[in-house]
Amino acid sequence: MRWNLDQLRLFVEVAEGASFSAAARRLQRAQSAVSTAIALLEADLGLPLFERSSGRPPRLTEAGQALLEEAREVVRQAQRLDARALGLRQGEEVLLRLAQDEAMPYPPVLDSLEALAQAFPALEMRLASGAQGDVARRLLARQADLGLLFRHEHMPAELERRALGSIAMVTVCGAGHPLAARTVVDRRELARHRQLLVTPPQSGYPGGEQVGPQVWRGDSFYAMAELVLRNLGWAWLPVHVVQYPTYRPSLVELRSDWTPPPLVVELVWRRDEPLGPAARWLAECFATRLAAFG
Amino acid sequence: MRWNLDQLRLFVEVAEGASFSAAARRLQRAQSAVSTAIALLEADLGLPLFERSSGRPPRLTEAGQALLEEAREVVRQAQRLDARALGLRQGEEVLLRLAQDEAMPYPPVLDSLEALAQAFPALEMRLASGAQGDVARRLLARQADLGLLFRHEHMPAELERRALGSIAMVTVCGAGHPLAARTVVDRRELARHRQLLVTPPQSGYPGGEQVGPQVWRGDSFYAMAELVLRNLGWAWLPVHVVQYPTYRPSLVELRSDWTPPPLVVELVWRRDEPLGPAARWLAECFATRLAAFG
DNA sequence: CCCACCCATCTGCGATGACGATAGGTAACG
DNA sequence: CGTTACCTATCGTCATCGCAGATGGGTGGG
Repeated sequence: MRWNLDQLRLFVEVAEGASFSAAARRLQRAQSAVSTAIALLEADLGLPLFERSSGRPPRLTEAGQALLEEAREVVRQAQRLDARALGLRQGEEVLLRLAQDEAMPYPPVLDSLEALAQAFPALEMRLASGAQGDVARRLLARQADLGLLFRHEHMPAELERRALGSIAMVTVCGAGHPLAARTVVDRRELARHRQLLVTPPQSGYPGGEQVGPQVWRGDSFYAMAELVLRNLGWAWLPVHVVQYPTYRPSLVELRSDWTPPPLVVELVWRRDEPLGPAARWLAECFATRLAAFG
Repeated sequence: MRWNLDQLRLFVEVAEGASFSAAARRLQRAQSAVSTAIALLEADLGLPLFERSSGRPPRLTEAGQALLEEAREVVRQAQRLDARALGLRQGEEVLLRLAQDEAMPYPPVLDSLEALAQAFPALEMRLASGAQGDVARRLLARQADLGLLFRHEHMPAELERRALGSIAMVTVCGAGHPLAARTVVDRRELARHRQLLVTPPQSGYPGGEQVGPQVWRGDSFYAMAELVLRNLGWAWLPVHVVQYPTYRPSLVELRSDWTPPPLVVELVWRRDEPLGPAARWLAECFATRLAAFG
């Protein structure tokens, strides 16, 4: 195998134009160069690629036809390598590790990842879902490059963040709960029943505060939703959790005079590792889709 | 893109051995050549591929890791091209057009084609099934390269042939036919009932001769089998047709004192176009599988 | 401290491959 | 039937590229 990529490129060009001289003109070479290059390629491969009937445009032989496909593929692959190098040169990531809060709404995230796969086909992805504290922890431990979480107060200083959108909280109880009969409730009524509150170990996380004396606590919106389904109390939950097909028919939305502020979805990353093109692209995608979602 | 296939090969070699000098030794080059080649490749791509910490073996950078995969793929593709050229140089076909008698038993043919696809992945196949005369006609008209048919007397002289195996004929009738009650029949009894005979326009084809005065004729074993199912007569059919799952439960095999000679399966091709490697390989495959089938 | 080993760099040289010119051949046209 | 306008193959010349070998800096082991 003594032949060149250049020879393959010439081969493809000549085959497509059915002319040696035309290929030479297009590729800014002397006609003789094309002629000898093809001749050498044919010698190397041990096969005639073109039928030269003088005066008639050169025609591919049967072997030439078959090898043209192979040559095209080699050239294509070489261009791929170059394109990949260009991307990497511009800081494109090889691997993007995304950590997200497990309660993040799925549709916009999955849509964004699908689009990302199209825009950066060579990018390798690693996904991790975790409870609220996990996302920041993974970023700090350099186990993730990009995080998707709900804004809270205890954000470490090493992390940069950007708000993407917000998700409203609603007050819900189970269909069999005493409050289910009421359409409008005020804070005093809520205080009389058990509250199911999402509270990670540290306070300062979003999701609302304790209202009455009876409170069960948990670290997951989904776990709390399950408890609500069993009429163990009322809860404040993000609207997308309430509207999950699994929960929706059995949950009752209450109109109350007060609900916690909406959850703010934030993108988070290490201040000392600036985002590459893929991460920035993904951020934009998240932003627009979350906006459409909210 | 000024880099070379050679540079890529060096890159892969160096990465696999984690050593410039080792790669130089293996590829019979001077160490300096490897060093400069990699340096030039890095300059072309605009990226460092290796981390050279003096004394420690060179380690791939993250970009190097990613580009190594791309480079491997380019080299692999180039080798594919060369292998293909070698095959074509040895007369390997680009396209193989097989024409077969529609009554040919499927399992051995399909098994052989499956094996062919494995042995010659790049080969393009075109299949055609036809009645008995069609196979030879297609070969003569250069619409097929290889034929699979049952031996008969009117084989054109332009065609070469090779016997692959034989398939026994059996005497059958439908379950509701008067003969179905008999286990053994002789020629005189057969002559008293309608015979369903496979006879293409020209005589001299295999499948038996007319026995009694009442005969229906057709050009397909399958059409005749359908008539037998409807108790319209008895027939001589190849054993593999009789044993088709569709027919088997409703057909009755008769033991008779005489049946036509077995069908001889033959491979046929044009004398003026010698078979290529793929065709010869397929012929061997047919032969062994038909032998196992019979 | 010396030796073995590794990688980068420099220099000289040879093979490779480009160019331009030339030759030969076909098709269209007057 | 010559002329013209193409096309491709071949040849001679020459620059360039990239190899080999030598050199030097560096590291780790005996």
